[in-house]
Amino acid sequence: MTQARTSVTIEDVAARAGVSRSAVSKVMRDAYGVSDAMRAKVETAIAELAYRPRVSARAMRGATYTLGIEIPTIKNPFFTQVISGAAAALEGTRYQLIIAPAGPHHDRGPQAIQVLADRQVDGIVAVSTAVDPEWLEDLSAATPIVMLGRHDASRNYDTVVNDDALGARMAVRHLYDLGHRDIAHVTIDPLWENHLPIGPHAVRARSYRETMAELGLADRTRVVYVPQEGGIDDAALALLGTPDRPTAVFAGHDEIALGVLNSVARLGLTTSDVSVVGYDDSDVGAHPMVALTSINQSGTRMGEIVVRLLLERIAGREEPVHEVITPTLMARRTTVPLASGDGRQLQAHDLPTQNK
Amino acid sequence: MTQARTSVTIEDVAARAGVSRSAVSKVMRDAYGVSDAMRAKVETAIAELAYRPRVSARAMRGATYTLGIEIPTIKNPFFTQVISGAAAALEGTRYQLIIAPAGPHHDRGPQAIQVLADRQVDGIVAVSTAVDPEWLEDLSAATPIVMLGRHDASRNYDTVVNDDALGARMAVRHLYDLGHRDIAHVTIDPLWENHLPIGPHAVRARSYRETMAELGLADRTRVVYVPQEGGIDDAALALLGTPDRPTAVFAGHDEIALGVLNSVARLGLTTSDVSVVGYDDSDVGAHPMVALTSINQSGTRMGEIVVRLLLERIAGREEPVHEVITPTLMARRTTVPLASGDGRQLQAHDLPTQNK
DNA sequence: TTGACGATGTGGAGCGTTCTACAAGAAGGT
DNA sequence: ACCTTCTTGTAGAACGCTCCACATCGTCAA
Repeated sequence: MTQARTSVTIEDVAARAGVSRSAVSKVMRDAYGVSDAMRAKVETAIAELAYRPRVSARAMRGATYTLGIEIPTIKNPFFTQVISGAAAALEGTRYQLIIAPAGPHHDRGPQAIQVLADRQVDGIVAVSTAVDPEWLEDLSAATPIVMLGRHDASRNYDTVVNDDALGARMAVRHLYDLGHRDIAHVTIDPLWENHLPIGPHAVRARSYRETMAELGLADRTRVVYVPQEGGIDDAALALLGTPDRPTAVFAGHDEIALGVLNSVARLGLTTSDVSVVGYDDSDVGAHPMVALTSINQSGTRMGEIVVRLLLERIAGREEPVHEVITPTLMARRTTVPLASGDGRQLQAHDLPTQNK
Repeated sequence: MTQARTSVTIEDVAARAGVSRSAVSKVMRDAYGVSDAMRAKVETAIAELAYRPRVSARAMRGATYTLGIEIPTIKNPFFTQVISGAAAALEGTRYQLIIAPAGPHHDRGPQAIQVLADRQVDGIVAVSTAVDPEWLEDLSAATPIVMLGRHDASRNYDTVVNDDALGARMAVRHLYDLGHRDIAHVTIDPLWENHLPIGPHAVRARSYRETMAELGLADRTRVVYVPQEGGIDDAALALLGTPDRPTAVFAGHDEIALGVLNSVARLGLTTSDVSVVGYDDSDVGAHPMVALTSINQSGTRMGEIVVRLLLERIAGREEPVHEVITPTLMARRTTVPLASGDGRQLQAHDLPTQNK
C-alpha cells in the first residue's frame, strides 16, 4: 500500500488525477485558471495519496512559507514568551515557525541567523543585537528581517523594542521612592552585546546611570557585570557580601534578579536588607512564592507584533517600521521600604544540599 | 561589490577558482579524489565570495544536516532543558537543530512533526506521545526518529524515557514516609496524550494508583485532571478548598505543582497544611525561594542521549535502542512531615494584584 | 613497450517544485 | 462568418546542488 522507497511527489498526484504536473501546482498555489472540476479531481488525488509538497523543492523557485526566529538562548523565559507570541500570531496562516537558538555560548547570534538564511526562510526575526551592521544590511537586502530589542533605525529592517530607558528609570525611581539611595545595577557582561550601545541592556545601564545622576546619586552609582550563564551567584555574593553593600539592586533581567535573590538568601539576608527589581516580568518571578518586582515588557505581545511586521514585509511593504512598547512596573514583594523591617524571612539555614 | 540580485552559487565559486562545479562540490563534501592544490584554490574562492551552500538545493539530492525536534509547548521548562541538552550534543558536529513547537493548543503534535518531515530533516526527535502508531511506522521508515517519553518499543524508532513508574512511586513513598495518607494526584487531562497508556503522565498516574494500593491507601486515591495550559488554579482551588482536602499532592509536573502551591497560598494555607511534590525538577522549582520537592529526570541528559541515538541511526544503525533513565528524588521544603507545623508561611494577604 | 591501475578532474543527469509561454477551445461582438 | 478575448489546460525551462559515469594522465610491474 505505502510507497516504500521514495515518497509521493507532485507527479504521482498528477497521474492519479489524470492531469498535468502544472495543473496540480496551480491548484496548490490556488493560481488563476483552475476549473472547479479540476480542482476537485486534484484535491481528491492529493487526499488519497496523502501528498505533502516538499519544502526544499519548493524553495528552489518559490517560497518556503517558513519564518525563522533567532534567540540568544532558550533558557531565558523571556525569549520563550516571544516565541509563544510569534507562534500564536502565525496560527491560521500557512506560515510555519522554526527556531534557532544561538547556542550555549551565545556569541553565535550571526551564525544562528545565517543558519536560518541558509534554509531559505521567507523572513527572519532576530533577537541578538550583537550583529555587524554591514552584514545585516547585506542580509536584509535579500531576506525580510525584523530585529527585536535593537535601538536603531535602518531603512532595510523593522525593529520592535520596549522603551528600555523608561523601564530602567521606573525601576530606579521605584526604589528611590521606597527610600533607597544605595542602588546597584547588576547586568550582563557588555561583551555579549559587543559593546553595542543599541542593545537593551546597554540602554538600561545608561538610563540607570542617568537616573541616578538626576536623583543626585551619581556617587552611589555602582554597576556589576555577570557572565550570561552561570556565575551570577559569585558576582552577587561578592557585591552583597561586603559591609558597604547596596540596600537595593536593579537587575538587568529576571534571571539575574533571581540569582541575586538566591545570594540574598544564602547570606542569611532578607529582602528588607536588599530590595530587588528585575526586568521582563517572567512567570517565575510572578509566582507568589517569589513575587519579584519587575518591569513588564510583554514578550508575548512583542512576538505578535514582530510576526505581523514580518508578514507585512513579505507582502511587499518597503518603508521601515519601528515599534516602541511602553513597559510597566509590577510592584511585588521583593521591594520594600528601606529599613522597614517587614521583608520576607528567607530560610537560608535549610537550603537544600541537592540544589544545583 | 555585493551581488544585489541573486546570491552566490556553487557556479560562481567554480568560475572564480577556475574549476568545475563538481570539483567544488567534492571539496565541500570532502569526497574522494581532491588534490591539495585544488582544495586550496576552491577554499579560497569560497572564502572570498563568502559562499554558503543552500540547504534546500542540497536537500534535493543529499542531506540537509538538519535535525528537527518537536515539543508539545515551549512554555514547559522541561522541554527547554531537553533542547539545551540536544543543542549541546550537536556542538562541533555539522548538524543544526530546528525546533517545532506543537503550538498553543498542543494537539498538534503530529502536525509539528510533519512540518519537520516536510523540511527534509535528516532526523527527528519527537516528544509528543499522542501520535498514531501506524502513521509513526510509515514516517520512521523514511526518516530516522527518536521518541522521548514514549513507553513502548518499536523496531523502527528508538526511545528515551525515564522510569516514570519508579519516579511516581518515589514521590508517593516520600509523602507516605512523612506521615501523609491523603495523597492526591493532580495531572494533565489524559486527552492530551490521547488516552495512550504509553505516555509519561499515564504511567505516572497508574504508578500512583498502584503505589497507593500497595500502601493500603486504595480508598484514599484521588486523581484530579487539569487542562494543559491555564485553569490549573481553578482545579487546584476546587481540590484544596473543600474540608476533606488532601494533606499532600503529587503533581504530574512542576508547572502543575507551582499552580497548586499558588492555590495553597491563595487559600491562606501553608506547606504544613499541604505538602507538594512535582516532577521534572525545573530551575524554577529549584530556586531557594520556591524550594519545590521534585523528581529529577535530567532533561538535559535526555536531550544529549536523544541526539546521540539519532546520529547513530543516521550513520546506519538498524537495531532499535530503548534507553531508560533512573529518576531521583530532590527533597526540598515543600514537603514537610504531617502536622509538624513548621511549614513555610506564605503571605497570602499581600499577593500582588497585577499578578496575571 | 605495453597494459593495468590509481589518482584526479569534468559532464551531465537528475531531485521536486514553480511559473512563464503558449495552445486549444469557447464565448462574444460586429 | 470572422476576429477578439477570455478561460482552461500543458510543455518545459529553470532553481542549485549531488553524485554516477567517464575521460585523462601518470606510474609502475611485467
